[in-house]
Amino acid sequence: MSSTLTKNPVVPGRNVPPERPGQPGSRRAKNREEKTQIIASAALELMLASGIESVTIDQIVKRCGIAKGSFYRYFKDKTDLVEALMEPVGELVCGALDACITSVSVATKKQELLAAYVNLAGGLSMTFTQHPDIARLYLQECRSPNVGARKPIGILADNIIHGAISLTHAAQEHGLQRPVIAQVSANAVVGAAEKLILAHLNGSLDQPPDQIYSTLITLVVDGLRGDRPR
Amino acid sequence: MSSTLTKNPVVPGRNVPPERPGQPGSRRAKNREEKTQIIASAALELMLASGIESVTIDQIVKRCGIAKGSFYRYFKDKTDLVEALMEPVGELVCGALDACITSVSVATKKQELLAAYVNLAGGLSMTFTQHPDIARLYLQECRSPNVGARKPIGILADNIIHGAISLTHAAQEHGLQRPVIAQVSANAVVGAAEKLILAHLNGSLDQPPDQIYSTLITLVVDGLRGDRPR
Amino acid sequence: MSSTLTKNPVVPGRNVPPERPGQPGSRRAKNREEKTQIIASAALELMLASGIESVTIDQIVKRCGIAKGSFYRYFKDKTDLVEALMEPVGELVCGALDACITSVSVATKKQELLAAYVNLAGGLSMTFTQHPDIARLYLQECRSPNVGARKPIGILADNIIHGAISLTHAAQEHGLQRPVIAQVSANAVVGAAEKLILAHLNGSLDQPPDQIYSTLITLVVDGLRGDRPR
Amino acid sequence: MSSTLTKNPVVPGRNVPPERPGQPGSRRAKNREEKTQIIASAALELMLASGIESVTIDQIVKRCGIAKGSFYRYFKDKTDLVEALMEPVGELVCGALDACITSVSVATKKQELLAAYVNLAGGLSMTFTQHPDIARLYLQECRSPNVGARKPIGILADNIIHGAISLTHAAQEHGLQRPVIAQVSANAVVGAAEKLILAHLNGSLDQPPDQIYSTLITLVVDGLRGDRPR
DNA sequence: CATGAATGAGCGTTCATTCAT
DNA sequence: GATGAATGAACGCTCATTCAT
Repeated sequence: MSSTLTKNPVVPGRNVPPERPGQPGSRRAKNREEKTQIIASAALELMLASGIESVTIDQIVKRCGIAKGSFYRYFKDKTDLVEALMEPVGELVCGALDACITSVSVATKKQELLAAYVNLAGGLSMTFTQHPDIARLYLQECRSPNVGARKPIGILADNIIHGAISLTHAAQEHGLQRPVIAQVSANAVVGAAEKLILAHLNGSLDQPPDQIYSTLITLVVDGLRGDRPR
Repeated sequence: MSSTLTKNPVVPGRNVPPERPGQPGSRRAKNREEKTQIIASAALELMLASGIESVTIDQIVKRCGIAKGSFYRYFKDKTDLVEALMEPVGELVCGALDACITSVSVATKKQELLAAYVNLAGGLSMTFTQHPDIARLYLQECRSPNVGARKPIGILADNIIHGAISLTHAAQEHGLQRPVIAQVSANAVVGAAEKLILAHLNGSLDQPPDQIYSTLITLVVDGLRGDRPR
Repeated sequence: MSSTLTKNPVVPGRNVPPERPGQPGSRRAKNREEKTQIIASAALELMLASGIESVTIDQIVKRCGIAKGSFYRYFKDKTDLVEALMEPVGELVCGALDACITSVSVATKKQELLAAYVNLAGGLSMTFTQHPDIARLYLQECRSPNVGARKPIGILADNIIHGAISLTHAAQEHGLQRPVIAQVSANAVVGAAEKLILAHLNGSLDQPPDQIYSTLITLVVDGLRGDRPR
Repeated sequence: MSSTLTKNPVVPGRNVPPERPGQPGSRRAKNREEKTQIIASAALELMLASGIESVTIDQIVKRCGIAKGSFYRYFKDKTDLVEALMEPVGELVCGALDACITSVSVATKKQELLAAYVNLAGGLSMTFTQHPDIARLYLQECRSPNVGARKPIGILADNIIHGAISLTHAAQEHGLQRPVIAQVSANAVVGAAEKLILAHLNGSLDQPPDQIYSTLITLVVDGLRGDRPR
């Protein structure tokens, strides 16, 4: 089974107000890229603290010391900014899910299943380690309604849950998982993982990350495993 | 181990603007109660659709056909309204958690553990069945930062996760559960349950509720169970 | 010279919403009078603390424990209430001025002039002693523009300054006072007296009232210069 | 009465909301200064007509033809605006008082005392001539309770009365003034002066300013009594 | 008579967005 | 490209006033 998650880029062509960059790679384009990053990370901090909706453009520009009008040179509006924030993480996550689905769909033994899950966990873990704040933002906001600036979050969330369901179906098709309803178990696993990661990123879990992930896998796999004997 | 969750009501005596009710049971008091409900449920619908933060008082009063000023006769502000919405569910959930903690802390066999969990699931299930929209609102908003009108949600969320951790500790103290880190497994279970319930309430799970719950329990218990042979 | 100050009652016929009282002297009328007083004095305290304009009907009714609607049974609006507050003091002050004008206009010696002034001071002093809060309210508000609820204050203020000017004219006509411009000296004396009385009522003067008044008279009559052989 | 607003910058070093200026002297800074003046003088006229409290931001912006939001680029709120209005007059008045206190404290003859008073009167007179509307505003509002937007007025009023009391003490220490209670005579003189100036500014005194001031000084120094051989 | 629910205009303030400089 | 002034709709909230009970 193949997935198209990464071929549906979370954020299609974000080229913002009147086609800014000159030559790609030019000095101009580079400056532009840096400024974009500065604004984005200022916004990210604020959004983590008070939520996407309630952060204002004023707060963002104040925090990174630019003029209000300048914001709109780099982002069309707050939604556009959130899109830009989510883009890299979205691609990584969807990619990892894709790869896992592929592995599972060709797996024939339970060790392979386990390995695929471990790989997935590893990929996600790396993503969250590299982009912890964006991960937190996603996890904080992904449940709220899909309106306004939160729209890009909702798109990613949909991608994730659909990927997880595909994954479960793939596992079941190969008899590698207890035949519970795929939607149910997929939601359960995603929910568990999300909550754990969020708690970890929030610092409310006093455990080293690898231990958290291994515990999670133990819980997921032992809970899902169809055949019993240890 | 005993809990005090229910003794710390999420929202202590909510008596709104200048001491509203007259004689309890009077015509006035009754009308007041009804109107409060009308406003609250209009607000609830709107908040489910667009999130607590972005619903305005204007939208609420327009939806229930009252004047703007009237809103403030019934609720001090939006936070007060959310508090009022959450109160009953908060008490039921904390009560169910409490009862489960108590059962587990006196349990000596794994059947008793299972029964306690089943009871908890039943209690929560009933709560969510009786107050599906409030449950959805909670689940949609409980992860976002604890600011403004969302504050009451955060309080309930804290109560819940602390209850779950207490529950895990109780189970472990009696050797009834695999000794994984309590915080981790508690978060995992809560996360799984939340996600499932939300998916169910959103209608994205095409399963009858009892099947969802039994699947969830199977996942949780088999995953947690320390000794294997069935 | 005769005055008509008291014949222009400060507050003409204040009979408020649809002709309340039954028989004058009846039980009803008496209750009504008492309640009116209760409301008025609650309002007075609030107005002294925060100014006439910024006191709200809500604050008044809350402070005297009546329902909001009840206020309007006793007073048409805030202006009406201020009228009612000012009425008695207005009459006393205008009466004292009148009497002084009469005395001065028949005086032939400087002792008589002095006596008239002393009498006036005595009358005013008594008024302010009997109604200190109303006096304070008047003094606090009499300079601000004559709009809204402050209108009755402005009317009284006009009466007072016109009375003082008449008084000065009378004194000058009898050669009892240095022939400075009447308007100027009247304003000066009224200004001095007002400021002193207000300071006294505010408690920022640590002197017994009679001493204040005698000092004021000394100043008015003899000025500040110390080296004057009496 | 038409307003003759000060052409002097209302507040030289007042740097309102988020650090406005730019380069001092730049075009921007200049425009900003002008606009500040326009808003301030519109507000001043309105406040003279209806009192500080009852003037609304809507009225102000409507009168000077700007959008409501623009007001807040120039003033934090109404209190800030009143502060800006009062600052220059406050400094001039306090300076004149200061200088007079100094003069009196080194005076040894009654001519010097008189000269110091004449100087003070001159300084104040000039201030009021240059800023007649602000003076009027101060005089209209300085007695009302010190709440909300009126706070800056109260601060100035305190400075003035304390200055006047210091002045009286200084005069008495040098035996230059009849030893009446300082607080009493200071209040009396301030009260007289305030009332006269206000009457003058209101146009209710048909006298040229210098005559008013000389009359006031005569009254203050020599009192009303006419039959005094000099 | 007393009550307090209802109203809706209006308040001070904030905001995303545009645009001349 | 960067700036910050300008806008005006919209927000949360308050208020004087009316009126059915």
